[in-house]
Amino acid sequence: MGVALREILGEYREEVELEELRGTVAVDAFNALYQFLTIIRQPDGTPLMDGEGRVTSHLSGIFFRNLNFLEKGIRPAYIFDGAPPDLKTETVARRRGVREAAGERWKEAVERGDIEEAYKQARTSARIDDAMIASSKRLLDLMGIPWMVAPSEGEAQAAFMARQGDVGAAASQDYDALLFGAPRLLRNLTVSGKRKVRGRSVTVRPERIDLAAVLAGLGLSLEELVEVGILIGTDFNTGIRGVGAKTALKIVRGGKFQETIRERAPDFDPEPVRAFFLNPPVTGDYCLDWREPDRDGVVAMLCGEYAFSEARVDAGLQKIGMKTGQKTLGDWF
DNA sequence: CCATCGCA
DNA sequence: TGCGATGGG
Repeated sequence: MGVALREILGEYREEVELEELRGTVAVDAFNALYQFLTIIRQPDGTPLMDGEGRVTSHLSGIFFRNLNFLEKGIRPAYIFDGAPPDLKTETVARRRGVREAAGERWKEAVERGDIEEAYKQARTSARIDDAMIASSKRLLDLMGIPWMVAPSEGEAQAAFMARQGDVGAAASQDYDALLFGAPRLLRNLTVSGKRKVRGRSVTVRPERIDLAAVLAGLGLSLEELVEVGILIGTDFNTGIRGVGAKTALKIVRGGKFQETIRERAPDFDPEPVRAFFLNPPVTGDYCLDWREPDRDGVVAMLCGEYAFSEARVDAGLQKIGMKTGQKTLGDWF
């Protein structure tokens, strides 16, 4: 779940309206799909499925959320993960274990009729499979939205594209993109509105974090912020037991990063992790090209293959001007 | 997640 | 007119 920097980044989170975000954004595709998949569910945790039992929650999320983006002048590009780095092997295995255990508990909860527990476990058990990734890419193509596969981590590639100035920001729920050097990070872009958190209803709004403001405010260089992350723990290392964001900040500010690692995790070599954040595998070989949606193609896919209602899909497409004589997508670009 | 509907 | 509940696939 990324790096736990929330504690020290709280004051740098600036709430923004979707309407202010006009422009381009590189979206961490895996992160977005995961959010759609965990959120778009029935009360007992069952995701949306077509008649053949294929999960369609992610398609619903991609379709409706992107229509809203386009309507508001936000041009998203989706960045999929490539092969995970070796450093992530442990994290990947641990997550799989957590998912599988939750899948069992989901079944059990449904059997006892414990709806609330079922929902919770269902969300934890959510897994993005190859079919979901393939159908997502196909829908993005039909919607005229560019996507690419990163050499390694999608967040690293998104951060690179933002650094290059090819997109205005990186979008992800995780703070890692900041450690990868994204000058601007947008959170809560693919989750919004009212959500239930532990029984309480909270309103989730998009927020923006400016890397320069973070570094200036904390008095750190990017390299030092990465050290803070390493001490807390990232997807690529376990972190020092008992060290949270605030302690890590103190350690790094005091120039005691190396010393702390030596004393408290003598067997851990932080250098590969540091190098991965500061110089991750990325590519400049991409072309961001937003096109008109292929209306018939979208309808054929969603309604023809996945049993979406044509009335709803049509209504959605008309919102972004797919009716003849109305303003078209091109008018925004 | 989103759109839609019923109700105050 | 705006909010909560509901169904979507």
